[in-house]
Amino acid sequence: MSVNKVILVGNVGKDPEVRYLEKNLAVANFTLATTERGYTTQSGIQVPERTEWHNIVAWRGLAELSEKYIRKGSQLYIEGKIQTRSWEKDGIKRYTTEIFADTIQLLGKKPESTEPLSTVAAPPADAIQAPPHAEDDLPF
Amino acid sequence: MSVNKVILVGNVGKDPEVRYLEKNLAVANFTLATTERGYTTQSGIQVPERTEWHNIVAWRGLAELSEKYIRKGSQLYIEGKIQTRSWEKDGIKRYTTEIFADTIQLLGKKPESTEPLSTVAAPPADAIQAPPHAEDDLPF
Amino acid sequence: MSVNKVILVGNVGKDPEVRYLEKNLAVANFTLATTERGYTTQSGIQVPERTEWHNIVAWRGLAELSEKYIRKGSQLYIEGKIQTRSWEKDGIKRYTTEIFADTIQLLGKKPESTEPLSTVAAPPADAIQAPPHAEDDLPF
Amino acid sequence: MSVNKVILVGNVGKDPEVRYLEKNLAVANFTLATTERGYTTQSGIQVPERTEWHNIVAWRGLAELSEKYIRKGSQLYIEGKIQTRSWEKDGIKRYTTEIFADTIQLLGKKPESTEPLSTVAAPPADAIQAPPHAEDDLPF
DNA sequence: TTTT
DNA sequence: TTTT
Repeated sequence: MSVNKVILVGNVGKDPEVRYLEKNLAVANFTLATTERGYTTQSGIQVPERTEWHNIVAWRGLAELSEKYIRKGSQLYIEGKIQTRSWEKDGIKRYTTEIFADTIQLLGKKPESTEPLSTVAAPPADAIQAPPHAEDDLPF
Repeated sequence: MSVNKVILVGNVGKDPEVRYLEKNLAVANFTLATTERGYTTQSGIQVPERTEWHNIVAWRGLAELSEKYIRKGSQLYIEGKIQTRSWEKDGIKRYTTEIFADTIQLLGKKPESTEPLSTVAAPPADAIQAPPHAEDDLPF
Repeated sequence: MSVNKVILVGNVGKDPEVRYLEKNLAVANFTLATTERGYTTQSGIQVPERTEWHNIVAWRGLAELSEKYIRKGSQLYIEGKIQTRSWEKDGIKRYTTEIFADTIQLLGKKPESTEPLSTVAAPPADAIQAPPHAEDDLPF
Repeated sequence: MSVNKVILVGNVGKDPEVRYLEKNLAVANFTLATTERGYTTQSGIQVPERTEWHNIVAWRGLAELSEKYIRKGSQLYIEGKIQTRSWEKDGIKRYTTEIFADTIQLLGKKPESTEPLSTVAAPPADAIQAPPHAEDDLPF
């Protein structure tokens, strides 16, 4: 009885980092910028442009395709879900919010390859998600 | 050239906290839970249910309506955008990710009031967003 | 390089019609109403409430679950895609636009069954879509 | 208590037609193509690529900006709602489904103008919608 | 902290 | 034809 859906269109901050875990499970991390235009309110206040940086995580097929086709500056459409995880540093609990990608689409220019990336649908939930223990071991 | 959109359906964790800032500017904060069902992978691994808690922020008219109609347990449809802000504690920079609501819909049961909440569209961007300095002063 | 996505929250007009085609392929059809509230413009014009009726089509597992859990009046969240097909009557070509459901969620009241429907994710594209010839034969 | 939302990313079929009605109310019509890639099912059946053509309608500011910046081939992100209207021809009632745009974003190449189009948010509902009688008179 |  |  829940929906947790994110839709982003933005530009990649730098080339994805892709790691291969046990059993060749691929995971890619990169950031995506979305920018809201600035504007002036009716009362004359200037609200400046604002850029939001999203931490994107892509698994398996989407990670492999990120490695091949996504570069710094790429314009992407991403569908995914919000997930916040906690970690400790110096005994202090901290939180990081990430977007787990279900779908990634390269926008703008068409890719050059003969077999172009275009719609990359995630595998079914059962496949895209690492088993719990594997997730615990992720070297984030 | 950007899209930053979140769509959530979930349940409210506790009654909203509503504050009135300068000029009767209302802001509401509450949490919304979205729960993914657990499942068993093909290889027999049990993936447990997982609840994600989202920090929702609603301004002005949406804040006032939150105060009137939203309660712990309410099932809501929310559209909004992701926004991460930083703050310092003990000299350490920390980050909080929030969902700024643009639209809130009460689902399920019909509200009891005579004048029911149903579709609460946010005012235009120019109106819903606090001026930058006001935001800096928010007692989050 | 395309996105065709529909998100609806509304109420079912009447009980779904479910048919079983060859190989027990299930397909469900039902209508979903979304209602925009009326309002008065700044210049004093009354814009009345407006109801839009969407033709929903659900395949396979989603069709079977529609048969079990969806009834006239059910409040649903649906994700899907728009698809228009043409047909002929009296030598005149006509068009019908339908929403092919990828995800259906029952909102509001909890279902009564022991094994409740809640998130019904569609099978992967490869599975949910009838083969072309099968589609040609559908008795719509 | 309803949501009627469409999200499209696709390419414009031909230059928008823009008309100016009474009081300089602008309305633009154009088509947008979304294409699903073909694939082969597990049982070896080839499902061909499929293109869906959407009839887009944009009002007021969005219509004016369509006239200036949108051309045949433009890649767009559109948010809007589904609306079906009926009309008669030869005494036969027919139906047309259209997408009323709330947001249009030009994707890909950045626009050349100094003051670039990028996010074009629709005016509030009260403003974007033609009064009922005006709509009745639309020369569609 | 919700809900199923 | 639903729902508010």
